[in-house]
Amino acid sequence: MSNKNVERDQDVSLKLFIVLSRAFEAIEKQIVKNVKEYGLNLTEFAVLELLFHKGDQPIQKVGQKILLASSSITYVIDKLENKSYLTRKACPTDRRVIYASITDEGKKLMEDIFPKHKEAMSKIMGGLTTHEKELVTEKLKKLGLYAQQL
Amino acid sequence: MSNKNVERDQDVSLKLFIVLSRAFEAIEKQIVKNVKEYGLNLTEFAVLELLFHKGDQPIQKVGQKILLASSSITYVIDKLENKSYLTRKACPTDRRVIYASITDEGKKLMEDIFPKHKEAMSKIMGGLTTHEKELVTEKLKKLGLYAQQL
DNA sequence: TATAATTATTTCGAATTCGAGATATTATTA
DNA sequence: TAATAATATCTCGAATTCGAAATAATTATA
Repeated sequence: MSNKNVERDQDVSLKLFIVLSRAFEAIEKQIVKNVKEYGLNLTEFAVLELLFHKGDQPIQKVGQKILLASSSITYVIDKLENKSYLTRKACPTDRRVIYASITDEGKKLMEDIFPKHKEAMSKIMGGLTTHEKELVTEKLKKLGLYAQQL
Repeated sequence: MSNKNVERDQDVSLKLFIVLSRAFEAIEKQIVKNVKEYGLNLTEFAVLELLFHKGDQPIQKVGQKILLASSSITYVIDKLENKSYLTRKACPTDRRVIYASITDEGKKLMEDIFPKHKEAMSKIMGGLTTHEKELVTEKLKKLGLYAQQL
């Protein structure tokens, strides 16, 4: 790449990061507002959604999928347990492992929230057409995977 | 839109949010790692960068541009002041206002960091071509502005 | 098999952010 | 002009996240 093109790519990259941050924060803020009405924060919602759709998970798996440090998961799981939306279940084959399991109450909540969440998501992302979203998703996947591998 | 298309757009939107989050977090993590080597976190870096490139700013303006609550800015400005990278300067015309002003030491730091930051940014975003970045930037801008307006 | 290394979860303290409210100042309006 | 509203900054306490280290259990190795 020529010097000029290197510089241009740097400027474009800086700008992309700003715009990416802003877009993410704007969307996140809307979603936070929505789930807050159900007394949940985004992390709690993500954990419940995972258990709701994927079934019981070892606590550590939850952390991996939600992208949270192990100490933070303990905290979130505690909170959801206090709210009676999940229970801890011992693993019969490996006594180190504890499963997080969504309760009936938790399921009921998600059956209520999730469809609304999907609708809200569509509205929040109304700035792009379905096709544009697919295009951006594909590019962002490349971008994210590359950055992750560094 | 048909029912089928509504559902498809919802699914695409959900997926886009996941991918957007992951990309943002992966990139952010790399940048955090870089600026950490200079003893800064991302917020502190953002504040210094703003003052470095745009000159003195009222504290409240800093918060607006960095997207931070007023109570949080006070905290960050305090930290940067303790590190001698900026000083507070009273506004002569409005005694409510306090300017944040980067020090010579702060400028020296940014003259060192910023070019490296630009290079790093290009590398971190190496998963896309310059042209793809521009395309994604344009779409994300639409996406973010729309979400912000809700 | 005993020892060492790995894995899962938790505890603890620190860092960062927020929202609500306090204070001081300036701008508006009745 | 006096009272009211708006603006800028800061203080405080709470929530969330992290990293390091503790504990317990399992797996690998010598």
